[in-house]
Amino acid sequence: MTDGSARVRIAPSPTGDPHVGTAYVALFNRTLARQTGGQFLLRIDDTDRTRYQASSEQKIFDALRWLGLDWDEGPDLGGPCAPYRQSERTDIYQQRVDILLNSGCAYRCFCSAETLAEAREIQKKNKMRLGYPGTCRDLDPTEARQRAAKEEPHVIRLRVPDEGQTAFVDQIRGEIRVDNSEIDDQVLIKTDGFPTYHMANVVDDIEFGITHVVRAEEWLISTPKHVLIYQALGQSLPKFFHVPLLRNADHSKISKRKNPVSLDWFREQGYLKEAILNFLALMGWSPADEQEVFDLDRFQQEFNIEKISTGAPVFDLVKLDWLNGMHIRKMDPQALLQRLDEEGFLPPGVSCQDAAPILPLVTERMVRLSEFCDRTDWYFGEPAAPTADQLIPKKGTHETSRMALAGALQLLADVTTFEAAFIEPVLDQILDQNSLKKPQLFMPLRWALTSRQDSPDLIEVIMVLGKDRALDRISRALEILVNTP
RNA sequence: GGCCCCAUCGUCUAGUCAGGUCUAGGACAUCAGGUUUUCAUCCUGAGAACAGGGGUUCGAAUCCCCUUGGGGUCACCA
Repeated sequence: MTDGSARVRIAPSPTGDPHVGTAYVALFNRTLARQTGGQFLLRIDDTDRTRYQASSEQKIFDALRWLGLDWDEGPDLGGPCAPYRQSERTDIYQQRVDILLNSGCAYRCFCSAETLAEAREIQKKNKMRLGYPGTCRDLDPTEARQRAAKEEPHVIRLRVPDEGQTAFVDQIRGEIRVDNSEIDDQVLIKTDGFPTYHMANVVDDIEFGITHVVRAEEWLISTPKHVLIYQALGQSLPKFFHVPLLRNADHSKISKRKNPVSLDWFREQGYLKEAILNFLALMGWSPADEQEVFDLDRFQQEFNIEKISTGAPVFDLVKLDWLNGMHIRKMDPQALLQRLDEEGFLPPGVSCQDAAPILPLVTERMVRLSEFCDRTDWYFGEPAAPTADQLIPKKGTHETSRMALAGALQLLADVTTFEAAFIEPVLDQILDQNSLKKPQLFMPLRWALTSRQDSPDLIEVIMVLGKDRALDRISRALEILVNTP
């Protein structure tokens, strides 16, 4: 499928929180590089100075590293093609655009943004084709150069042929062919001297020796523009792969209005990086053996980028929740403990060692790591006392609960070894002596010990709490019950 | 609106390229059971889809055309 090693890249813009779409595309790019023994580069696309956010870059680095999607060359690592920040490469773009200017493939345009906006309004009103009217297309190059020399504000545009077609092969979708008349004379260099995405992207991909361009489908239709730039620069084309765009539930392009899209959010919610990667991998791809829970290694072994589906996947968190639970349960307890600690989900002041005894009781109940504190608050702290109502189960009465708690208090006091083998018979004995049904004993006890309805296995709760704490809570509950008629 | 892309259960998908093995498979979710002291885990089962219409063919989810629907894009944003 892919001859030789793939040199690939992602080029996120530092304009906000690290986006889940960036991780999605990074996953495929990096995997392709790893599969072929190539390199995965990170380039920062910071040519839009108006939307630039200084803090964003580091957040992108952190989020991708957190996911394990590390890169081989980038702004922070350096590399043979440095610099990797587009704002630091303006002279390189200028050199290339000079070539285009000299060959006549590009020209200077002095129209102001306002003028063009007005023109567009008129086009809209008259239902004409929207686009650059070509005002400066045939300006005398010498005159244009002189005006530019006098620092008259201008942009540089690509001269797109009026006729003919531009075609390229998308490795996922096949040949894409567009009439040149549909393609506007693209701005290559903006008035502020910074390149547009189209220009910077193509020049950098050439300079970096990118062999496979793997990016989201939203770029599919602008690829002919890029092809035209490659051609004008006399360069051969990389292979293009346009992967499907993640969607909101209403099938529109994923957006933060309708979906959580910040990788930071997923991290704060207690999603495992393994689950996120697994989930993202499942968007457009599925393993041959239908075993949907897998790790990055197995994904790398089996993934074939050409097999990505062409449909548009809806980003549905419900399945991610399931995957997260599966990955939590798959983890080694020690590793899970450490992860809980690293991600800041242990209660304040609680160490891995402190949490070790309680962890096995809650792993099968956790969907997100963030639930750990809530599910174990009865163990690490003193929970609010249960009410009498809570101590009386549906199938019980005030009297059955009283007998249950009193029995437990009395018989458990005699148990010297707090282990399952000793506790279980005691519970049976309480049942027998008072002719209680199981729920009539277990539910009051559960509320007494944990102050919640959905606790782990009761015997394990009793063991982990220890004799003193268990008896204290039972007697506290009994008191509440007795004092409430 | 022009252009481009896409179209299998509610959702993610297998099957489409090389038409028959598809009375369309799996997973999530839902529902119903089972295990069970609650919750959860786990197990079993059920319902649930080839957008529509024309072709081509002995035979179409698979190939072709049209329609419909959805999306993307038409910026000195990426």
